[in-house]
Amino acid sequence: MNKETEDVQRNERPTRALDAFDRKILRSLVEDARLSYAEMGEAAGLSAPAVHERVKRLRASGALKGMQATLDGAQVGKPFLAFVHVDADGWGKSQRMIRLKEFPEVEEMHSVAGDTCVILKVRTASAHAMEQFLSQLYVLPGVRGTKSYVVLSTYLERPVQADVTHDWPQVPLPPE
Amino acid sequence: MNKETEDVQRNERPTRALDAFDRKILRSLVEDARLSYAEMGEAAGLSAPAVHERVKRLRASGALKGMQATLDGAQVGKPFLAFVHVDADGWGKSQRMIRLKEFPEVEEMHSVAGDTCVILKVRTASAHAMEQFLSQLYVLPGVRGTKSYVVLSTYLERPVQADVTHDWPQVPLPPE
DNA sequence: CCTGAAACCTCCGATTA
DNA sequence: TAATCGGAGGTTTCAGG
Repeated sequence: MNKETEDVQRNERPTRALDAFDRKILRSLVEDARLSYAEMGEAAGLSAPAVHERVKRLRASGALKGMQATLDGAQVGKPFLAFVHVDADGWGKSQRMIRLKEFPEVEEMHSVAGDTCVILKVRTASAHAMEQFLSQLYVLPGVRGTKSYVVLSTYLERPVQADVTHDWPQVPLPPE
Repeated sequence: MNKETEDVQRNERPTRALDAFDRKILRSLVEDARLSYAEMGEAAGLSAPAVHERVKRLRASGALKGMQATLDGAQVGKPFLAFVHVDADGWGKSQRMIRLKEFPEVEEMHSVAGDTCVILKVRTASAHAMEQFLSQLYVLPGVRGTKSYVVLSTYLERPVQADVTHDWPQVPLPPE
C-alpha cells in the first residue's frame, strides 16, 4: 500500500491547522456548495486541481463534514418549529435518547449545562404532530419533564461560518 | 422593503405542492449537495435535464434555499457552543437585534413563545469570546437579561429533512 | 503546486407525449 | 406543461513535471 498519500490520515495530531487557502475554500463552500473547483480556486488563488485536492483533505480530516441542501421548513411541509428542553433523571438513561435521531423531526440534540439536561430542535408539520412527538418523548425512561419554546419567527438560520481573521462588528448605539 | 425584513418573510410565489420527484431530489441533495444531476435522476427516475429543470424550479420557489458546506465547529476554531435566551423589553426594539447577524458567531436567531423572547445559537472560539459576545448583547437597547445554556455534547445536528411518507419510529416501551 | 488532456457533466434548444 | 434527446462548452480528475 502506498504510504505517501496517507500522510494526513495517519497524522498523530488531531488535525493540522487550516491555512489561509483552506479557510478561503471553506468560506466559498459555506456560501455555495455547488461552486466549481475553478471558481473556488479563483477566489482562493489556486488552480482547480489544487482546490480539489484540498477539499478532499478537508473532508478526510473531518473539518468539512459534508455538503447539504438547505430547505425551507414551511415549504417542505414542516412549518412548526420548537426548541424543547428535556429534564432527565439520570445520565445513563440519556444514552437511550440517541434513538431520537430516528425521528426526522429532530434536527438537533445537545446535552447542556444549566437548568435543563438536553435541548432538542424539533420541526414538525403541525402543533398536533409536535404533541405526538412530545408524547413519544415521555415514553423514554428517565424523562422527567419538558419545556417547549415555540418559534414565532426565524430571523437567522445559517451554517457554521468559517471565519477569516474576524473583527468584532461594532453594534451601533442608537442616539436616544 | 429593506433587505433585512425581506429575508424574514420572502415566501410568496405561486408555489405548487411538491410531488414525489421533487421530494426524492431534495432528499438526495440534503444527503449530498454535490451529486450530479445524472445521479439524482437515477435515484428519482428522471433524466438529468429533467432533474436540472426541477432543481431550478425548487430554487426559484424557495423550497430549496441553497447548498452549503457543513463544517466541524471545533476544527474550524469554534469549539464553544451555547444557546442564549434573551429577555427583551419591547418588540419594536427587537428589530434592532437583526444586526446580530453581523456577528458570524450567531448562527440562529428566533423569537419564541415562552418565558423568554429570543433564542440565539452562538458558536465561539472560547468561553472568553462568548463572554465578549454577551457583553455586546447588553449594549442593544431593550435587552433586559440573558440566560445561557452551554453545550456539553452535540449528539445530533442536521439540516431540515425532506420526509417521504414518514412512519413514526417505535420507541420501545419499557415494561411497567 | 502547476499544466494538459480524457471523460464526464451541465445546460441549452429542439422535439415529443 | 413537462419529459427526453443531442451536442457544444465547461468541469472533474487523472497524469506528469
